[in-house]
Amino acid sequence: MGVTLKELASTLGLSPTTVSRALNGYPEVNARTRQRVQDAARAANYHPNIRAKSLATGQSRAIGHVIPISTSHEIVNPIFADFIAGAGESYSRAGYDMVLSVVPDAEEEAAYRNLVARGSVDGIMVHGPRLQDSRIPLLRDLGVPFMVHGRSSGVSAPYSWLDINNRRSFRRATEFLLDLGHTRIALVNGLETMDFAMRRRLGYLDALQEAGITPDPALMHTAEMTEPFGHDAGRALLALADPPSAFLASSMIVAYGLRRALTDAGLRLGRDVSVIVHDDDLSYMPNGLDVPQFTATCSSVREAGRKAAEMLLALVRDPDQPPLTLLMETQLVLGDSTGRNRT
Amino acid sequence: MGVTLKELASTLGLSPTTVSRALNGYPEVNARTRQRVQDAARAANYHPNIRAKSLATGQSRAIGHVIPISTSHEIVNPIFADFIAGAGESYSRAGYDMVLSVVPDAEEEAAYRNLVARGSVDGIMVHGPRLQDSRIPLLRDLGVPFMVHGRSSGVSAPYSWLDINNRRSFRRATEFLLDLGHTRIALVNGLETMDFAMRRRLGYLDALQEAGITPDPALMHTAEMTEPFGHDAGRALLALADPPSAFLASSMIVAYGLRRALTDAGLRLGRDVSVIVHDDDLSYMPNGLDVPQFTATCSSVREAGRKAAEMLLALVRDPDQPPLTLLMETQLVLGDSTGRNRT
DNA sequence: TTGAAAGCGCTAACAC
DNA sequence: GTGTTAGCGCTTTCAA
Repeated sequence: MGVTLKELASTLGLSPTTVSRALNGYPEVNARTRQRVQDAARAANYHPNIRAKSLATGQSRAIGHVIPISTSHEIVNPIFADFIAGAGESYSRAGYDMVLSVVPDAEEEAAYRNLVARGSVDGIMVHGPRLQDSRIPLLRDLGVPFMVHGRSSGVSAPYSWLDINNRRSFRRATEFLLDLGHTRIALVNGLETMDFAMRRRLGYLDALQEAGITPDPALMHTAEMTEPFGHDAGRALLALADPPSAFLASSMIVAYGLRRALTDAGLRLGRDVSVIVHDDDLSYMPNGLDVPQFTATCSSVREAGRKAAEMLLALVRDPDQPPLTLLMETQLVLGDSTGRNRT
Repeated sequence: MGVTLKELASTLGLSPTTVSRALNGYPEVNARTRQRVQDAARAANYHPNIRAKSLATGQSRAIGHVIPISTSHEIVNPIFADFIAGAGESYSRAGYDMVLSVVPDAEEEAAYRNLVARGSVDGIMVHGPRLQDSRIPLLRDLGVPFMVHGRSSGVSAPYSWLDINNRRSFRRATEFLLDLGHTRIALVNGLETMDFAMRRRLGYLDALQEAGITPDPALMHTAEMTEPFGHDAGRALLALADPPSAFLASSMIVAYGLRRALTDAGLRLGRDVSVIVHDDDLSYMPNGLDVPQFTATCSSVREAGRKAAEMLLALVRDPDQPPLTLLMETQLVLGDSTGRNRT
């Protein structure tokens, strides 16, 4: 623990009040006094004790992120990590701390209640919304500013969110494949209890419907997004009597597995079959498929994290404003092994 | 903000002190009084304000994790996420918060200083140690309990760490390949500015040396661990006049790329070439390579996170004890597409 | 422009 | 066993 305000004040022969005011930019301080105080603070390596400050102001200057982990699988969604990295940047720029609560799904509600009741945070970011997510009404009841990364279909009352336009992204991707002449298009999707996956399927169905194609349930696979899942789905799809000629993959890692199934079957991407990958982060894309021709829709999760954090901070500063929302569009990328073009 | 101690006390007709004592398990409280207090607390949904508590006790009951991000690439090492998930479990079990500081490499030192000076945390976890990592002496100077996930070669004074036995893991894997009769063994390693990657190379070299084989620099590739890197390295290695017959991959994602290069070249894993993968997390392994025969060394990062957090908490509770260290051994897994056996 | 005093919600001597 | 008092480090009236 370093030097305190009081010590700093007595060193300077000033009152704690004046020092506080000088340091916090209150206008009524003599310019020379302020300068003197600032210099002394720097020299003494003074940092205000954040908890004392919080206690006095009633604000914690911290934002809570609760990330649910299932006990069934050990892997944390890498998307969380990138999003949190982006959010963290915004927080530290604004002088806020980020407190992370990692909890088993079962204890999630208690985690939110705790965070709020103990006054640990001024606002909360909600991750991985499911359909009709119960956390949204809960947080509203608790009266704490919050922001959802994604959306929850079935929640009617307005709330603040930032989402990627998953539906549009998958609609466009499907349309693209339809334009290439494909009629049997497979969807290798994430877990459809998650809101984002459900929206992706809707986008896919939108495009099919518009083209007058009846969706075939056999062409739609859904599971947690892993390489093995991509592979298994690919195999199963190729084993169909009437296999698809085009594939839509819900993440890069799934696409890796899918590609394996396709190439193992002797198919060449971009010639025998077409593949479009969607990934939430552009960074996963470069040369990712490394074939003469592939297509991808993507966005930057880190950027999303930054933006979402800024919106949440705005909410924290003025809790009475109406909900903030932002729908981010994805980019459609046409890539080859040497570089890529965007459309 | 909920009900306060004072309010709760006056409701009960007791002094705040008694209520505090009852709730915090002090022995000198009448059993019936305690019961009454506990019931009332539950009924009123009382949660102590953590900042007031911290201020009064001088402890923050929070642990800081600083995760460095480079501005050059957007992807956060997924290992961080799994480790943090494990650590988070231990913290919440112990009633501690986790504060995450995501900072660009350049500002890392300032981040540590801030965390300590502002009294935000009681202890710090250091991620991704590099060779001769300067953070270790810094934290020692700051006098804050800390724990390193990994080790830093070249730091002589003792410090607390938890690490996976990377050297032994890669040594065993190499020996295994040597036993199979391979003499040209490629190493597709992570960035060797990172301590773990350097140790992995040492293990590889250990085994070669013991077998009397002169290491060939052309067989050692090092870069950030991505699928494209695995692919590029694989291609380059196969293009050699005297290509390797066995490969050691430093992570599952690298192995995916490597496998692609190998199969594209018409080689069959487990027959024409042997591949061993090391990954820090077992979870990434199941069916991961999905070939008739492959080998993997792995550990559980989540479990490492749990353990490391517990060790750090022990350090926080008794800062005067000698440094705590733990070297976790990896498991050698022989896998096939249907299941796996461990040795 | 500066200072004195009270208080944020809790804990911890020290009395009773 | 329980209460009184002071204080953690800061902000914020209010007065000067």
